[in-house]
Amino acid sequence: MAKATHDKIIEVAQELFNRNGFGGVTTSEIAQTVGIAEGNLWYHFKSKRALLEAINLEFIRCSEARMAINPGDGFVLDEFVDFQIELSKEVRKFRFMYRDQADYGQHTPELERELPRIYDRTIEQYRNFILKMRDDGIIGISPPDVEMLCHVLVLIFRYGLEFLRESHIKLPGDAGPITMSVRFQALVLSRFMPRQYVEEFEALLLKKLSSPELSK
Amino acid sequence: MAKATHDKIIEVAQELFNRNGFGGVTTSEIAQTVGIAEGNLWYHFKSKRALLEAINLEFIRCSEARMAINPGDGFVLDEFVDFQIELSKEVRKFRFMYRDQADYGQHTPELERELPRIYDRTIEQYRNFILKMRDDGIIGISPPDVEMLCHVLVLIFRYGLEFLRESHIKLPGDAGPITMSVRFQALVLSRFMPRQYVEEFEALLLKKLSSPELSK
DNA sequence: GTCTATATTCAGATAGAC
DNA sequence: GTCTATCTGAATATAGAC
Repeated sequence: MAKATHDKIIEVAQELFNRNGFGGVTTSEIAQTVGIAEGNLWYHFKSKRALLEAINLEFIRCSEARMAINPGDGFVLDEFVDFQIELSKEVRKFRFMYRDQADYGQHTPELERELPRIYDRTIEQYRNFILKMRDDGIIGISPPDVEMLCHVLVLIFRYGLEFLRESHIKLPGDAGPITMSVRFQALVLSRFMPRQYVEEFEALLLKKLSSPELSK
Repeated sequence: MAKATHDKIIEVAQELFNRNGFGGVTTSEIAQTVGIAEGNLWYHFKSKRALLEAINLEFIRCSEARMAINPGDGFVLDEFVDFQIELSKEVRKFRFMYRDQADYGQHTPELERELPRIYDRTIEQYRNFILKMRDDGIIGISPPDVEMLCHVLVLIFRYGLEFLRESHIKLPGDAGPITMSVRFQALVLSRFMPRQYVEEFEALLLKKLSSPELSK
Protein backbone atom coordinates (compact mmCIF):
# COMPACT_ATOMS: atom_id res chain seq x y z
CA MET A 1 0.00 0.00 0.00
CA ALA A 2 3.07 2.26 0.19
CA LYS A 3 3.04 3.88 -3.20
CA ALA A 4 -0.70 3.44 -3.68
CA THR A 5 -1.82 5.76 -0.87
CA HIS A 6 0.82 8.32 -1.72
CA ASP A 7 -0.34 8.48 -5.33
CA LYS A 8 -3.99 8.42 -4.42
CA ILE A 9 -3.47 11.46 -2.20
CA ILE A 10 -1.81 13.39 -5.02
CA GLU A 11 -4.53 12.40 -7.43
CA VAL A 12 -7.36 13.38 -5.09
CA ALA A 13 -5.67 16.60 -4.00
CA GLN A 14 -5.09 17.67 -7.58
CA GLU A 15 -8.72 16.99 -8.41
CA LEU A 16 -9.96 18.97 -5.40
CA PHE A 17 -7.49 21.84 -5.92
CA ASN A 18 -8.64 22.09 -9.52
CA ARG A 19 -12.21 22.37 -8.32
CA ASN A 20 -11.86 24.69 -5.34
CA GLY A 21 -8.36 26.13 -5.35
CA PHE A 22 -5.53 25.35 -2.94
CA GLY A 23 -6.87 27.56 -0.17
CA GLY A 24 -10.39 26.27 -0.67
CA VAL A 25 -9.50 22.67 0.14
CA THR A 26 -8.75 21.45 3.69
CA THR A 27 -6.46 18.59 4.55
CA SER A 28 -9.35 17.02 6.40
CA GLU A 29 -11.36 17.11 3.17
CA ILE A 30 -8.53 15.48 1.25
CA ALA A 31 -8.14 12.69 3.81
CA GLN A 32 -11.87 12.08 3.85
CA THR A 33 -12.06 11.87 0.07
CA VAL A 34 -9.11 9.49 -0.11
CA GLY A 35 -10.71 7.47 2.65
CA ILE A 36 -7.88 7.62 5.21
CA ALA A 37 -7.41 9.29 8.59
CA GLU A 38 -6.11 12.83 8.47
CA GLY A 39 -3.13 11.82 10.59
CA ASN A 40 -2.06 9.43 7.88
CA LEU A 41 -1.75 12.34 5.49
CA TRP A 42 1.17 13.72 7.49
CA TYR A 43 3.03 10.46 7.20
CA HIS A 44 3.03 10.77 3.41
CA PHE A 45 3.48 14.54 3.17
CA LYS A 46 5.02 16.45 6.05
CA SER A 47 2.83 19.48 5.30
CA LYS A 48 0.06 20.66 3.01
CA ARG A 49 2.72 22.68 1.28
CA ALA A 50 4.86 19.59 0.63
CA LEU A 51 1.86 18.05 -1.10
CA LEU A 52 1.56 21.16 -3.24
CA GLU A 53 5.25 20.96 -4.09
CA ALA A 54 4.85 17.43 -5.36
CA ILE A 55 2.06 18.55 -7.70
CA ASN A 56 3.99 21.66 -8.75
CA LEU A 57 6.98 19.52 -9.70
CA GLU A 58 4.82 17.19 -11.73
CA PHE A 59 3.43 20.21 -13.55
CA ILE A 60 6.90 21.54 -14.35
CA ARG A 61 7.99 18.13 -15.60
CA CYS A 62 4.86 17.80 -17.71
CA SER A 63 5.10 21.22 -19.32
CA GLU A 64 8.80 20.67 -19.97
CA ALA A 65 7.81 17.77 -22.21
CA ARG A 66 5.10 19.76 -23.95
CA MET A 67 7.45 22.69 -24.57
CA ALA A 68 9.70 20.47 -26.66
CA ILE A 69 7.01 20.28 -29.35
CA ASN A 70 7.94 22.29 -32.43
CA PRO A 71 6.99 22.40 -36.08
CA GLY A 72 8.62 19.52 -37.97
CA ASP A 73 8.64 18.33 -41.54
CA GLY A 74 4.91 17.75 -41.94
CA PHE A 75 2.10 20.12 -42.86
CA VAL A 76 2.39 22.94 -40.33
CA LEU A 77 -1.35 23.43 -39.76
CA ASP A 78 -1.68 19.76 -38.98
CA GLU A 79 1.17 19.91 -36.48
CA PHE A 80 -0.17 23.11 -35.02
CA VAL A 81 -3.52 21.58 -34.20
CA ASP A 82 -1.80 18.61 -32.55
CA PHE A 83 0.25 21.01 -30.47
CA GLN A 84 -2.84 22.88 -29.36
CA ILE A 85 -4.53 19.68 -28.28
CA GLU A 86 -1.46 18.74 -26.25
CA LEU A 87 -1.45 22.16 -24.60
CA SER A 88 -5.16 21.95 -23.90
CA LYS A 89 -4.70 18.69 -22.02
CA GLU A 90 -2.03 20.29 -19.87
CA VAL A 91 -4.17 23.33 -19.08
CA ARG A 92 -7.04 21.10 -18.11
CA LYS A 93 -4.99 18.70 -16.01
CA PHE A 94 -3.24 21.45 -14.04
CA ARG A 95 -6.09 23.86 -14.04
CA PHE A 96 -5.63 25.11 -10.48
CA MET A 97 -2.02 25.97 -11.11
CA TYR A 98 -2.88 27.81 -14.24
CA ARG A 99 -5.30 29.70 -12.09
CA ASP A 100 -5.12 33.07 -10.48
CA GLN A 101 -1.73 33.60 -8.94
CA ALA A 102 -3.26 36.05 -6.50
CA ASP A 103 -4.52 33.05 -4.56
CA TYR A 104 -1.47 33.09 -2.39
CA GLY A 105 -0.03 29.81 -1.28
CA GLN A 106 -0.91 28.17 -4.55
CA HIS A 107 2.60 28.56 -5.89
CA THR A 108 5.83 27.28 -4.43
CA PRO A 109 9.02 29.31 -4.94
CA GLU A 110 10.08 26.61 -7.37
CA LEU A 111 7.04 27.17 -9.56
CA GLU A 112 7.19 30.92 -9.10
CA ARG A 113 10.66 30.78 -10.59
CA GLU A 114 9.66 28.52 -13.46
CA LEU A 115 6.42 30.18 -14.53
CA PRO A 116 7.84 33.15 -16.44
CA ARG A 117 10.07 30.73 -18.30
CA ILE A 118 7.12 28.49 -19.11
CA TYR A 119 5.26 31.50 -20.45
CA ASP A 120 8.25 32.63 -22.47
CA ARG A 121 8.79 29.25 -24.01
CA THR A 122 5.10 28.81 -24.79
CA ILE A 123 5.09 32.17 -26.55
CA GLU A 124 8.19 31.01 -28.38
CA GLN A 125 6.45 27.82 -29.48
CA TYR A 126 3.60 29.82 -30.91
CA ARG A 127 6.11 32.10 -32.61
CA ASN A 128 7.82 29.11 -34.23
CA PHE A 129 4.54 27.82 -35.57
CA ILE A 130 3.44 31.23 -36.81
CA LEU A 131 6.75 31.92 -38.53
CA LYS A 132 6.63 28.51 -40.17
CA MET A 133 3.11 29.24 -41.40
CA ARG A 134 4.31 32.54 -42.77
CA ASP A 135 7.35 30.99 -44.45
CA ASP A 136 5.14 28.31 -45.99
CA GLY A 137 2.84 31.00 -47.36
CA ILE A 138 -0.11 29.93 -45.23
CA ILE A 139 -0.48 33.26 -43.48
CA GLY A 140 0.52 36.82 -44.33
CA ILE A 141 1.66 38.80 -41.31
CA SER A 142 4.02 41.66 -40.40
CA PRO A 143 6.81 41.09 -37.85
CA PRO A 144 5.26 43.28 -35.10
CA ASP A 145 1.93 41.52 -35.58
CA VAL A 146 3.66 38.17 -35.13
CA GLU A 147 4.54 39.18 -31.58
CA MET A 148 1.06 40.49 -30.79
CA LEU A 149 -0.55 37.41 -32.28
CA CYS A 150 1.57 35.01 -30.21
CA HIS A 151 0.52 36.77 -27.06
CA VAL A 152 -3.15 36.93 -27.95
CA LEU A 153 -3.22 33.22 -28.77
CA VAL A 154 -1.52 32.28 -25.51
CA LEU A 155 -3.92 34.53 -23.62
CA ILE A 156 -6.90 32.80 -25.23
CA PHE A 157 -5.53 29.39 -24.36
CA ARG A 158 -4.55 30.27 -20.86
CA TYR A 159 -7.94 31.71 -19.95
CA GLY A 160 -10.36 30.06 -22.36
CA LEU A 161 -11.50 27.44 -19.85
CA GLU A 162 -11.90 29.96 -17.04
CA PHE A 163 -13.83 32.33 -19.25
CA LEU A 164 -16.34 29.74 -20.35
CA ARG A 165 -16.73 28.42 -16.83
CA GLU A 166 -17.27 31.75 -15.14
CA SER A 167 -19.37 33.44 -17.81
CA HIS A 168 -21.75 30.47 -18.11
CA ILE A 169 -21.87 31.40 -21.75
CA LYS A 170 -23.33 28.88 -24.14
CA LEU A 171 -22.03 29.15 -27.66
CA PRO A 172 -23.78 27.68 -30.69
CA GLY A 173 -23.10 23.98 -31.10
CA ASP A 174 -22.49 21.49 -28.31
CA ALA A 175 -18.72 21.94 -28.28
CA GLY A 176 -16.82 21.35 -25.04
CA PRO A 177 -14.77 24.14 -23.47
CA ILE A 178 -11.47 22.99 -24.94
CA THR A 179 -12.90 22.80 -28.43
CA MET A 180 -14.13 26.32 -27.84
CA SER A 181 -10.67 27.62 -26.92
CA VAL A 182 -9.23 26.14 -30.07
CA ARG A 183 -12.01 27.71 -32.13
CA PHE A 184 -11.49 31.10 -30.55
CA GLN A 185 -7.87 30.93 -31.62
CA ALA A 186 -8.87 29.73 -35.07
CA LEU A 187 -11.08 32.78 -35.54
CA VAL A 188 -8.11 35.05 -34.88
CA LEU A 189 -5.52 33.05 -36.77
CA SER A 190 -7.65 32.37 -39.85
CA ARG A 191 -8.02 36.11 -40.47
CA PHE A 192 -4.40 36.04 -41.58
CA MET A 193 -4.97 33.22 -44.07
CA PRO A 194 -6.16 33.23 -47.67
CA ARG A 195 -9.51 31.53 -48.19
CA GLN A 196 -8.28 28.14 -49.33
CA TYR A 197 -6.25 27.59 -46.16
CA VAL A 198 -9.12 28.76 -43.97
CA GLU A 199 -11.17 25.90 -45.32
CA GLU A 200 -8.36 23.42 -44.91
CA PHE A 201 -7.81 24.62 -41.35
CA GLU A 202 -11.52 24.27 -40.59
CA ALA A 203 -11.54 20.72 -41.93
CA LEU A 204 -8.52 19.80 -39.78
CA LEU A 205 -10.14 21.20 -36.65
CA LEU A 206 -13.38 19.39 -37.37
CA LYS A 207 -11.52 16.11 -37.73
CA LYS A 208 -9.16 16.42 -34.77
CA LEU A 209 -11.50 17.99 -32.26
CA SER A 210 -14.09 15.24 -32.51
CA SER A 211 -12.25 13.00 -30.06
CA PRO A 212 -14.59 12.34 -27.12
CA GLU A 213 -11.87 13.00 -24.53
CA LEU A 214 -11.77 16.63 -25.66
CA SER A 215 -15.46 17.34 -25.27
CA LYS A 216 -15.47 16.86 -21.52
CA MET B 1 -15.72 60.59 11.71
CA ALA B 2 -18.83 58.47 11.12
CA LYS B 3 -18.86 58.21 7.36
CA ALA B 4 -15.16 58.83 6.96
CA THR B 5 -13.98 55.66 8.74
CA HIS B 6 -16.65 53.57 7.06
CA ASP B 7 -15.55 54.75 3.62
CA LYS B 8 -11.87 54.48 4.44
CA ILE B 9 -12.37 50.83 5.40
CA ILE B 10 -14.09 50.07 2.09
CA GLU B 11 -11.40 51.87 0.18
CA VAL B 12 -8.52 50.11 1.94
CA ALA B 13 -10.23 46.72 1.81
CA GLN B 14 -10.84 47.03 -1.91
CA GLU B 15 -7.23 47.97 -2.49
CA LEU B 16 -5.95 45.03 -0.43
CA PHE B 17 -8.43 42.55 -1.92
CA ASN B 18 -7.33 43.65 -5.37
CA ARG B 19 -3.76 42.93 -4.42
CA ASN B 20 -4.08 39.67 -2.48
CA GLY B 21 -7.58 38.36 -2.97
CA PHE B 22 -10.39 38.19 -0.41
CA GLY B 23 -9.02 35.12 1.36
CA GLY B 24 -5.51 36.51 1.32
CA VAL B 25 -6.33 39.56 3.39
CA THR B 26 -7.04 39.37 7.15
CA THR B 27 -9.31 41.73 9.03
CA SER B 28 -6.37 42.53 11.27
CA GLU B 29 -4.43 43.63 8.20
CA ILE B 30 -7.26 45.85 7.05
CA ALA B 31 -7.61 47.51 10.47
CA GLN B 32 -3.87 48.05 10.68
CA THR B 33 -3.74 49.65 7.23
CA VAL B 34 -6.69 51.91 7.98
CA GLY B 35 -5.05 52.78 11.29
CA ILE B 36 -7.84 51.70 13.63
CA ALA B 37 -8.29 48.92 16.18
CA GLU B 38 -9.60 45.66 14.79
CA GLY B 39 -12.57 45.81 17.17
CA ASN B 40 -13.65 49.03 15.53
CA LEU B 41 -14.00 47.21 12.24
CA TRP B 42 -16.89 45.17 13.64
CA TYR B 43 -18.74 48.32 14.59
CA HIS B 44 -18.79 49.41 10.94
CA PHE B 45 -19.27 45.98 9.36
CA LYS B 46 -20.79 43.18 11.35
CA SER B 47 -18.61 40.63 9.52
CA LYS B 48 -15.88 40.37 6.92
CA ARG B 49 -18.56 39.11 4.61
CA ALA B 50 -20.69 42.21 5.14
CA LEU B 51 -17.71 44.29 4.08
CA LEU B 52 -17.45 42.19 0.94
CA GLU B 53 -21.15 42.66 0.27
CA ALA B 54 -20.75 46.43 0.37
CA ILE B 55 -18.00 46.26 -2.25
CA ASN B 56 -19.93 43.76 -4.35
CA LEU B 57 -22.94 46.06 -4.43
CA GLU B 58 -20.81 48.99 -5.49
CA PHE B 59 -19.44 46.85 -8.30
CA ILE B 60 -22.92 45.89 -9.49
CA ARG B 61 -24.02 49.52 -9.41
CA CYS B 62 -20.91 50.62 -11.27
CA SER B 63 -21.16 48.02 -14.02
CA GLU B 64 -24.87 48.75 -14.38
CA ALA B 65 -23.92 52.29 -15.42
CA ARG B 66 -21.21 51.08 -17.79
CA MET B 67 -23.55 48.59 -19.43
CA ALA B 68 -25.83 51.42 -20.53
CA ILE B 69 -23.18 52.58 -23.00
CA ASN B 70 -24.12 51.84 -26.59
CA PRO B 71 -23.20 53.08 -30.03
CA GLY B 72 -24.85 56.46 -30.70
CA ASP B 73 -24.91 58.91 -33.59
CA GLY B 74 -21.19 59.60 -33.77
CA PHE B 75 -18.37 57.74 -35.53
CA VAL B 76 -18.66 54.19 -34.23
CA LEU B 77 -14.92 53.53 -33.91
CA ASP B 78 -14.58 56.66 -31.82
CA GLU B 79 -17.40 55.59 -29.53
CA PHE B 80 -16.05 52.06 -29.38
CA VAL B 81 -12.67 53.20 -28.09
CA ASP B 82 -14.39 55.35 -25.44
CA PHE B 83 -16.42 52.34 -24.37
CA GLN B 84 -13.31 50.21 -24.08
CA ILE B 85 -11.63 52.79 -21.89
CA GLU B 86 -14.67 52.90 -19.61
CA LEU B 87 -14.66 49.11 -19.35
CA SER B 88 -10.95 49.08 -18.66
CA LYS B 89 -11.39 51.40 -15.69
CA GLU B 90 -14.04 49.11 -14.27
CA VAL B 91 -11.90 46.01 -14.69
CA ARG B 92 -9.01 47.73 -12.99
CA LYS B 93 -11.04 49.17 -10.11
CA PHE B 94 -12.78 45.88 -9.29
CA ARG B 95 -9.94 43.63 -10.19
CA PHE B 96 -10.34 41.16 -7.34
CA MET B 97 -13.98 40.61 -8.19
CA TYR B 98 -13.14 40.03 -11.80
CA ARG B 99 -10.71 37.49 -10.54
CA ASP B 100 -10.89 33.75 -10.29
CA GLN B 101 -14.27 32.68 -9.00
CA ALA B 102 -12.71 29.50 -7.68
CA ASP B 103 -11.38 31.59 -4.80
CA TYR B 104 -14.40 30.76 -2.71
CA GLY B 105 -15.82 33.41 -0.47
CA GLN B 106 -14.99 36.15 -2.92
CA HIS B 107 -18.52 36.28 -4.26
CA THR B 108 -21.74 36.92 -2.38
CA PRO B 109 -24.94 35.21 -3.58
CA GLU B 110 -26.03 38.61 -4.84
CA LEU B 111 -23.00 38.89 -7.13
CA GLU B 112 -23.16 35.23 -8.08
CA ARG B 113 -26.65 35.89 -9.37
CA GLU B 114 -25.67 39.06 -11.23
CA LEU B 115 -22.45 37.92 -12.88
CA PRO B 116 -23.87 35.86 -15.73
CA ARG B 117 -26.14 38.79 -16.55
CA ILE B 118 -23.19 41.18 -16.50
CA TYR B 119 -21.34 38.89 -18.89
CA ASP B 120 -24.35 38.56 -21.15
CA ARG B 121 -24.91 42.28 -21.33
CA THR B 122 -21.23 42.98 -21.93
CA ILE B 123 -21.25 40.51 -24.81
CA GLU B 124 -24.36 42.25 -26.05
CA GLN B 125 -22.62 45.64 -25.91
CA TYR B 126 -19.79 44.31 -28.01
CA ARG B 127 -22.31 42.81 -30.40
CA ASN B 128 -24.04 46.18 -30.78
CA PHE B 129 -20.76 47.89 -31.60
CA ILE B 130 -19.68 45.18 -34.02
CA LEU B 131 -23.01 45.16 -35.84
CA LYS B 132 -22.91 48.95 -36.10
CA MET B 133 -19.40 48.73 -37.55
CA ARG B 134 -20.61 46.17 -40.04
CA ASP B 135 -23.66 48.21 -40.98
CA ASP B 136 -21.47 51.28 -41.45
CA GLY B 137 -19.18 49.30 -43.75
CA ILE B 138 -16.21 49.52 -41.39
CA ILE B 139 -15.82 45.77 -41.01
CA GLY B 140 -16.83 42.79 -43.08
CA ILE B 141 -17.96 39.82 -41.02
CA SER B 142 -20.31 36.85 -41.21
CA PRO B 143 -23.08 36.39 -38.60
CA PRO B 144 -21.52 33.36 -36.87
CA ASP B 145 -18.17 35.18 -36.71
CA VAL B 146 -19.90 38.13 -35.01
CA GLU B 147 -20.74 35.88 -32.08
CA MET B 148 -17.25 34.38 -31.86
CA LEU B 149 -15.65 37.79 -32.13
CA CYS B 150 -17.74 39.24 -29.29
CA HIS B 151 -16.66 36.44 -27.03
CA VAL B 152 -13.00 36.64 -27.96
CA LEU B 153 -12.94 40.39 -27.34
CA VAL B 154 -14.60 40.06 -23.95
CA LEU B 155 -12.18 37.26 -23.07
CA ILE B 156 -9.22 39.46 -23.94
CA PHE B 157 -10.57 42.33 -21.86
CA ARG B 158 -11.53 40.20 -18.93
CA TYR B 159 -8.12 38.53 -18.65
CA GLY B 160 -5.71 40.96 -20.28
CA LEU B 161 -4.56 42.47 -17.00
CA GLU B 162 -4.12 39.10 -15.33
CA PHE B 163 -2.23 37.70 -18.28
CA LEU B 164 0.27 40.53 -18.37
CA ARG B 165 0.69 40.45 -14.61
CA GLU B 166 1.26 36.74 -14.29
CA SER B 167 3.30 36.15 -17.42
CA HIS B 168 5.71 39.00 -16.63
CA ILE B 169 5.77 39.49 -20.35
CA LYS B 170 7.17 42.73 -21.65
CA LEU B 171 5.86 43.79 -25.00
CA PRO B 172 7.53 46.30 -27.31
CA GLY B 173 6.87 49.90 -26.30
CA ASP B 174 6.30 51.20 -22.78
CA ALA B 175 2.52 50.74 -22.88
CA GLY B 176 0.69 50.09 -19.62
CA PRO B 177 -1.33 46.90 -19.18
CA ILE B 178 -4.66 48.51 -20.08
CA THR B 179 -3.25 49.97 -23.27
CA MET B 180 -2.02 46.48 -24.03
CA SER B 181 -5.46 44.92 -23.62
CA VAL B 182 -6.94 47.46 -25.99
CA ARG B 183 -4.18 46.78 -28.51
CA PHE B 184 -4.68 43.03 -28.30
CA GLN B 185 -8.31 43.57 -29.19
CA ALA B 186 -7.35 45.97 -31.97
CA LEU B 187 -5.15 43.30 -33.55
CA VAL B 188 -8.11 40.95 -33.75
CA LEU B 189 -10.72 43.51 -34.75
CA SER B 190 -8.63 45.28 -37.36
CA ARG B 191 -8.25 42.06 -39.34
CA PHE B 192 -11.90 42.50 -40.29
CA MET B 193 -11.34 46.06 -41.58
CA PRO B 194 -10.20 47.39 -44.94
CA ARG B 195 -6.86 49.18 -44.83
CA GLN B 196 -8.11 52.75 -44.62
CA TYR B 197 -10.09 52.06 -41.43
CA VAL B 198 -7.20 50.17 -39.87
CA GLU B 199 -5.15 53.32 -40.09
CA GLU B 200 -7.97 55.49 -38.76
CA PHE B 201 -8.48 53.04 -35.89
CA GLU B 202 -4.75 53.11 -35.11
CA ALA B 203 -4.75 56.88 -35.02
CA LEU B 204 -7.73 56.94 -32.66
CA LEU B 205 -6.09 54.49 -30.28
CA LEU B 206 -2.86 56.44 -30.31
CA LYS B 207 -4.71 59.62 -29.39
CA LYS B 208 -7.06 58.23 -26.76
CA LEU B 209 -4.68 55.85 -25.03
CA SER B 210 -2.12 58.52 -24.28
CA SER B 211 -3.96 59.67 -21.14
CA PRO B 212 -1.58 59.23 -18.18
CA GLU B 213 -4.26 57.65 -15.99
CA LEU B 214 -4.38 54.67 -18.37
CA SER B 215 -0.69 53.90 -18.31
CA LYS B 216 -0.61 52.91 -14.64
C1' DG C 1 -17.21 55.55 17.57
C1' DT C 2 -13.30 53.70 19.27
C1' DC C 3 -10.65 51.03 22.22
C1' DT C 4 -8.77 46.59 24.85
C1' DA C 5 -9.46 42.13 26.21
C1' DT C 6 -11.29 37.86 25.33
C1' DA C 7 -13.92 34.09 23.13
C1' DT C 8 -14.69 30.91 19.24
C1' DT C 9 -13.58 28.21 15.56
C1' DC C 10 -11.12 25.46 12.70
C1' DA C 11 -7.31 24.32 9.58
C1' DG C 12 -2.80 22.47 9.88
C1' DA C 13 0.21 19.67 12.32
C1' DT C 14 2.25 16.41 16.19
C1' DA C 15 2.55 12.25 19.33
C1' DG C 16 2.30 7.92 20.14
C1' DA C 17 -0.40 3.47 20.17
C1' DC C 18 -1.22 -0.35 17.07
C1' DG D 1 1.49 2.65 7.30
C1' DT D 2 -2.43 3.74 9.60
C1' DC D 3 -5.05 5.08 13.34
C1' DT D 4 -6.94 8.22 17.44
C1' DA D 5 -6.26 11.86 20.33
C1' DT D 6 -4.51 16.19 21.02
C1' DC D 7 -2.05 20.66 20.31
C1' DT D 8 -1.08 25.16 18.18
C1' DG D 9 -1.85 29.27 16.02
C1' DA D 10 -4.19 32.37 13.39
C1' DA D 11 -8.32 34.59 11.86
C1' DT D 12 -12.94 36.07 12.86
C1' DA D 13 -15.90 37.88 16.01
C1' DT D 14 -17.97 39.45 20.76
C1' DA D 15 -18.23 42.11 25.21
C1' DG D 16 -17.96 45.82 27.54
C1' DA D 17 -15.22 49.91 29.19
C1' DC D 18 -14.29 54.68 27.73
